[in-house]
Amino acid sequence: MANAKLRPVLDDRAAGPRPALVDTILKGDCIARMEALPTGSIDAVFADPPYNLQLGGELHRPDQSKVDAVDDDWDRFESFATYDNFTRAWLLQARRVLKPNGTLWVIGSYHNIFRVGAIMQDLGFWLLNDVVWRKTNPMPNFRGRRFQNAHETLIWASRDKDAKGYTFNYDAMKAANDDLQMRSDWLFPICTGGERLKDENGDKAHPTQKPEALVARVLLSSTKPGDVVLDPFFGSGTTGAVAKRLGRHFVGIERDAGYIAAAQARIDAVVPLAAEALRPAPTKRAEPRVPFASLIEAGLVEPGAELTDARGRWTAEVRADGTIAANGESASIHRIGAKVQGLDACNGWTFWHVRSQGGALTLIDELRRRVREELGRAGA
Amino acid sequence: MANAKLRPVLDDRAAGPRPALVDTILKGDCIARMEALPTGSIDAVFADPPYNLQLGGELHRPDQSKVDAVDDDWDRFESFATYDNFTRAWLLQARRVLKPNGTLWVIGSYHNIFRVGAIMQDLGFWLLNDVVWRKTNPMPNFRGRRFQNAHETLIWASRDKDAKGYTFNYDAMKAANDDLQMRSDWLFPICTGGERLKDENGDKAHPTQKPEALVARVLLSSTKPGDVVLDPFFGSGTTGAVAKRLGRHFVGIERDAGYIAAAQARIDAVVPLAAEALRPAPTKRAEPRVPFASLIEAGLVEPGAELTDARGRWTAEVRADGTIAANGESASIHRIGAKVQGLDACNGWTFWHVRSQGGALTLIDELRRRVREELGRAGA
DNA sequence: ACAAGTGGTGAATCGAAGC
DNA sequence: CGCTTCGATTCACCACTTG
Repeated sequence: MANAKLRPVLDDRAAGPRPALVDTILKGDCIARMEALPTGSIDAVFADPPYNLQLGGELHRPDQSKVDAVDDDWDRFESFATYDNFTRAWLLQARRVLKPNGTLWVIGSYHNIFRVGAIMQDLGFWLLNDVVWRKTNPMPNFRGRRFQNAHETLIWASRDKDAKGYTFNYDAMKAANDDLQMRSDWLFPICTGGERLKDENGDKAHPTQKPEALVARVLLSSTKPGDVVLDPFFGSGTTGAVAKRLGRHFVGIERDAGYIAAAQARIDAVVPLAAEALRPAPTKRAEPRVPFASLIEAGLVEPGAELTDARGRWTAEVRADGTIAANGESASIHRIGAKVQGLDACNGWTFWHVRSQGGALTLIDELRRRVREELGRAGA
Repeated sequence: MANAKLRPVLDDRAAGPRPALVDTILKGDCIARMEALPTGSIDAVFADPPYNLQLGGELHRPDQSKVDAVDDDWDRFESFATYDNFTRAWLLQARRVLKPNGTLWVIGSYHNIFRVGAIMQDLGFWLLNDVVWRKTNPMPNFRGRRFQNAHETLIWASRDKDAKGYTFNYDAMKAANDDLQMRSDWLFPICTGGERLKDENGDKAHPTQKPEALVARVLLSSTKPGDVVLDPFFGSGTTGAVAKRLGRHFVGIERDAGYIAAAQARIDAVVPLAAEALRPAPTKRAEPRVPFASLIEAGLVEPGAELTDARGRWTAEVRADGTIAANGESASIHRIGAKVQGLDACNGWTFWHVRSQGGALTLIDELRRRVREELGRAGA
């Protein structure tokens, strides 16, 4: 079974409850199925709910070919109130099954996303970002009566306002964006070509299949290897395929047996990436704490030595106990750094330097790096 | 007075009621002031309401400088319910004062836009597009806890679901976008430098001044010269300044006397563009309808002549009454074009050609263009 | 005069660990 | 739980000063 095959590459350190059936597709109504999942068992939810498109008649291109619109039963609701009730119900369950530090993503268009976002706020979700998926190749507006609808909107939210421990792989996102912070507008092509699932007639197997690149960025940004991702509107199984490839677990819920079969076959064919390729790059935040005193103990800084900022505007004296002194006061490298500059706070590691024999300045953060290197060798 | 100075360049053909005081700033609460405007008197509303930011403590940059956040009284609401009531009230008045074919624009961020959009739908507005303002130079996320918030969202809506006669200058937008349809994602810098209004201390006069380029695209896309644009949250008066420059009328509503004074001075300094520069490029849709019979009357097509498609696969014969005949049937150029191809519809103008003496094919749309040229000269 | 460097700032819902 | 301490964190653009 797929689960067993996945296990070796996964990092299953997560504590707490977990759904009994992980890496499987549950058949049935998404609300009923979620009700059967344990409370607080899910790390992240990715949801691509019905858009409630409210389409009128048929639409034709200028060459008179008919646009194959989304007119499936699952996208038809009687009224906004009906859609709202449905939305509230599934969001409520999604929130219940999320871990306290879990996050939820929803994707939608202007037809439904405003209702979804408002209900999320009403239920207590705390919005972290709205993200715009800009399409490189959107469908034109054939009638020329509006702007070309060239984007969709994703909302990313934590379970609670005060949840601070949610996963956000800031450094990975920044590195992936040429060392600039990842922005809230993402550019991807729509799902076409070989990636698009086809049925036995060669027609598209699912009307709203999302590109894997989009879902991959979602999972890479806000989940860790081994996390469990729930998709209550599984459809063609993009979330499952991407999760498997990226070493995450998934739980899919889908009503339609045809979609389930297509998704399962698709996921079975996915080869997970090697654990090595998935290991998150070490971040500064995750590195072990090194007290300034360790630098003295390691002989990298002498008690009595003078520390100075980069431009030599301020100095302080190193004391044997790991504090430093300036203007008759002694405290941590951070407190004194803040004090001399007249600021509330200061990162002493990236402020103070020691002067070597040659007169060159060395940042004490560089000395800390050497201590950490030593510790790494000792630990290994 | 500014109004009188504007008159000559404006195209004041609009019928129906109109606010008594056009091109002025009304002081007071936006809901009370809107209640005093006549029903159905406004062509377009541009609204930049409070975002309800719900900021907590202070935020500092990595260099420890303090971020000057929007903490004004007007952006503080007790709860989502309070904000919703306020939103519903001003949107209701905005809808009442709009003409039946008027449209409304609202700009917001993820803090408020979902609530605004949902309430708009509840009140009967019909969403035409959501538009994303992508900022070239957004503020970074200083703590690295989220994606850089690099965009804001605009919603464009008609007053009613069935309003088909709203203004959308499709061809102007397309021409402005290198002859590609204007998309729903727009890229503009935030308002800085010389455009940003400063107070007597050199500080920003208003915390949320919008760039004129953004508002200009809004007005150029969805209003005509001479239209009346209402801005119920006038602030620094960007809407007024852009409206005056583009030959549109404005009605501004603002509570704060300081903002009013700054806005009025700003608008007084605006020089309107010449009427010539504002005349919309002729659109295909607006061009006079020319019946196929006119081509016969003009001598450009002879009765009995043969029409053919570009590849000579189908032919039809021109009849004196302006119909054409094929397969024993006679009807319009469009109906017969559809019939021979087995389609539901066909644009006969861009399908049928006549063969000239030399044997070259000429599209009958080209002949129609010549007739229109004649008509233009005759009318001038 | 031009280049380089310094300082400031924009609608912001912007910790975590240890005691 | 609260309180204290540690120390991680920014992009584009403009205005102004310095060399």
